[in-house]
Amino acid sequence: MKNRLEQLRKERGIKQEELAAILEVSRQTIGSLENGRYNPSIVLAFKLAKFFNLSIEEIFIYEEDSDEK
Amino acid sequence: MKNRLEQLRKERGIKQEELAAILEVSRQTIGSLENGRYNPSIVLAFKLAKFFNLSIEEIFIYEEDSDEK
DNA sequence: TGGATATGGAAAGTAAACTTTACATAGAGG
DNA sequence: CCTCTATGTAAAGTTTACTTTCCATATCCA
Repeated sequence: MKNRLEQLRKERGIKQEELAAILEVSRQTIGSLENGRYNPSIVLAFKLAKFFNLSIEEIFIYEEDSDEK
Repeated sequence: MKNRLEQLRKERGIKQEELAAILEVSRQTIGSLENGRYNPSIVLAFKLAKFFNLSIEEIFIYEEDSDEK
């Protein structure tokens, strides 16, 4: 699962810490998502989509059979 | 978070067990999602969306401030 | 009445998302 | 050079998604 979070966040000109505060998660969670250490929960994916005014599919790119859960 | 899984599955005329096999999860996972016991991972949400040929947003309804994670 | 099928759901365990704390590094500007 | 800010990342702990096993119930049909 890839995502465009770092790019989108930088386009908005905000820090990881600010985005984290808005979404009510930790800065480390944002950093971990941007760097692909894990996938977001579906609830966090919805929050991110709402914040960036995009669909989940426009932010997260699901790659078939990159056999992750 | 609400979803239309039971309705969509029944429209397709398949059993929980069959859907589970296709998505490579357990029958209990499908049952638990249909009955709202927990939310899917984003990967499973993508698999379901692909199977039903819908967007995640068309299957799962995110309700703001129903303070779940 | 009986067995077979489909679903609900609980219990206990594993895996993955997320938190808090902590430290390290790189760049900007004094 | 020093310090401040933004980010990377790791370790340990909690919560939640998911598994396997098990039992209960309802319906269907021979």
